[in-house]
Amino acid sequence: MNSSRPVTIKDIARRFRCSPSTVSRALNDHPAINEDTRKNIQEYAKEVGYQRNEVSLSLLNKKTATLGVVVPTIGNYYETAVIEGLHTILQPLGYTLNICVTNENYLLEKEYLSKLLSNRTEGIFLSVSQETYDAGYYEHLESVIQRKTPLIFIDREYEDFETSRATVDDYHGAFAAVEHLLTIGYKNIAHLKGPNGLTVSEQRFKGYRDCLKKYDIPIREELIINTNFKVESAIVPTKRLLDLDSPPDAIFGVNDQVAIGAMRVILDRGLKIPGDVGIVGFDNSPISAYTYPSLTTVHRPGRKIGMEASRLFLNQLNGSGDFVHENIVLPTELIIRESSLRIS
Amino acid sequence: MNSSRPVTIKDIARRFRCSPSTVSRALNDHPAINEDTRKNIQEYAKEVGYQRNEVSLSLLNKKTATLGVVVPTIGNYYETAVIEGLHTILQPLGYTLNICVTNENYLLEKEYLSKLLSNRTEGIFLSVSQETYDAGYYEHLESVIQRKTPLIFIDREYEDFETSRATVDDYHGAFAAVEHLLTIGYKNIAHLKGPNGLTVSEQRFKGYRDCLKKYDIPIREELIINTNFKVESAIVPTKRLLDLDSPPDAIFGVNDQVAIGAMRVILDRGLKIPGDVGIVGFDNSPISAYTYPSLTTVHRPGRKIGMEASRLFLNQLNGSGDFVHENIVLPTELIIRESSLRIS
DNA sequence: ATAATGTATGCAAACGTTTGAAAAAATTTT
DNA sequence: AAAATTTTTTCAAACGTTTGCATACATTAT
Repeated sequence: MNSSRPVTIKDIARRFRCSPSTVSRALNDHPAINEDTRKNIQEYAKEVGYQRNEVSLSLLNKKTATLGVVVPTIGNYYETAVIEGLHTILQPLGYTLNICVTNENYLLEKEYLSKLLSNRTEGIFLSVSQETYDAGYYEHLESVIQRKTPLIFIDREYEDFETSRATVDDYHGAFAAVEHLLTIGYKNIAHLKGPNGLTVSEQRFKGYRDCLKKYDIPIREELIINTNFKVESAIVPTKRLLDLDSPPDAIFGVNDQVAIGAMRVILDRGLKIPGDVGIVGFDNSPISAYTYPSLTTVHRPGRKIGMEASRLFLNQLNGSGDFVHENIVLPTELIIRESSLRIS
Repeated sequence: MNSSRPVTIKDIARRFRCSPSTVSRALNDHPAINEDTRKNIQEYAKEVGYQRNEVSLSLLNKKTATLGVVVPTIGNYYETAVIEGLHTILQPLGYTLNICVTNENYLLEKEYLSKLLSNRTEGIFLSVSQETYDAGYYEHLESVIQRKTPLIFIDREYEDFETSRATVDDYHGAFAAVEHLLTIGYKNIAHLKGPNGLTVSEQRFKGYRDCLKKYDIPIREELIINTNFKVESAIVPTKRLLDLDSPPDAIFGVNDQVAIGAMRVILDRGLKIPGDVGIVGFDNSPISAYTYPSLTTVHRPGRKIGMEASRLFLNQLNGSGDFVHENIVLPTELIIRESSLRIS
């Protein structure tokens, strides 16, 4: 046998020949307890390493002080920043964050949600997986809604689903990025797009497209290629772009990773950045300031998103009557660095 | 009021004018239950969205199927890889991972451990925080030991503390990195060291030092400068190195981040990599293959560490009699790329 | 001494579920 | 029709803790 049974309140009661209630009260500094009794019990409890069984308390109080954070991945800077933001607000309030990584997998997401509900999690922060989004599934959310567990969407949202959301203004971020390239003098701007269907991908793509429209630049389909957000996934697409008869003179990457991948390919071809090709990324990940050349990017306030999402949760928790659905959209900020500064 | 009371087994029992036991058995497909009863109850349960309260079960069975993962940060590729590895093995076994980020803070680490124990977590994976390590604290681990909760150390270890560990062979990884630089022809190798006191920092430093010794190269104190693992923290130290009367012709960074920071400073000075200065990092983070020039680095098998740590946990769990303490040390692999290939 | 007060402790129920043993109901065998 | 057997259901306890109410004891005022 392995684990020794933890000391319980009953054990202590037996030792002092008193009732569990007395022990409980003594440990919680209840006023109606004799000073000596209290001291003795507390001392003994400390000595034997008594630790209150929170599971039983959860059952009794129907409170678990646990929140679920369901995200597709934690591999990127952004997600960890969001988690940090959630943590900053919620940890001091006594909440434990249960972080679940779905790997963009619908079934896993479903299982996690079900598990979180079974464990009586008091709130769920959800960034839906790609599979979920692609397929338009939402049945697995029904039970969350039915149970009236506060549900906060982070970034990836369902178009027609009534819940609170904290998202970044990807559209205007992308718009600003492309506009920046245009005003610097770049004319043929390609876009390394994110996976189809995801809000972040589509919003950034829309920003790209609308900006070109605004400046009366025709959209060339061959300049828009998909990636999966990862560095490697930018390699082949970028080569394809450079091999075009009329290659782009600038690339807007859906995130810093693909932008960095693109830069690598471009430099390998002996082209100059930003001289021959201008590059802009998205995220403002720590590394982006130290690549060579440093990367112009769009700052995405992950920490703030986490903090705002926490606020939304707390609002819903305290919200009297029906749910209050809020939709927070945080602005981005264009960070101009070397990769887009063509010195003419 | 907000959350509607979840449906319980008692509610269903009342509805069918039977006892809770019958409902429980019906839901669990117990053989001694009438087929019709079973079907009716299961249907109704589904209809009203019944979900078993796992909290009560945890209390009853003294099993929570929850494991704690306590790490200083999740900002780097490596940690997320470890978590992925743990996840790969443990999720299919029904375990939920409770990921706790200490931000290198002792107090937070202590609080998390205490909370995990209170919540009757069945095992803890711990990478101790820098503060904890610096101060040599270990009292907060006593209660974990006392409770005989399986405790697995990840990477950062206490020298004299009897538990299972899964670590990477930092020493030989560093040794190989430096040896590689030496055999290529670099003579003055600097080291951007990690924070003092941490096992990873010290082991890599030792590898660096011992390799120089082996090749009879005197250690120059001024070539060893501390960083905190982050890109930014490499900037000033690298400048300092380059400003020396006799600057190094190669730099071994404690991780990829600082190596990338160093590269940036070097390139800014108009020096060539690897021509003037050779660079080696540590981690083999995804980005390291796509920097310009690409970074020679030491592969650190994070995923494997997570999987091995899971195995250690499972061993301890099934271990008959006393604890089985195992010490797994995984080998690293030198990944040679452009940043160290001096073409003479 | 008795009543009135104050202080300290115990009882029992509750949270939601499972499970061995007992009881009840239905079926089969004599 | 009674007995034996099988099938189905209920009872009660357990997990660890808290808390309103009752009770016991000690102290003070009458």
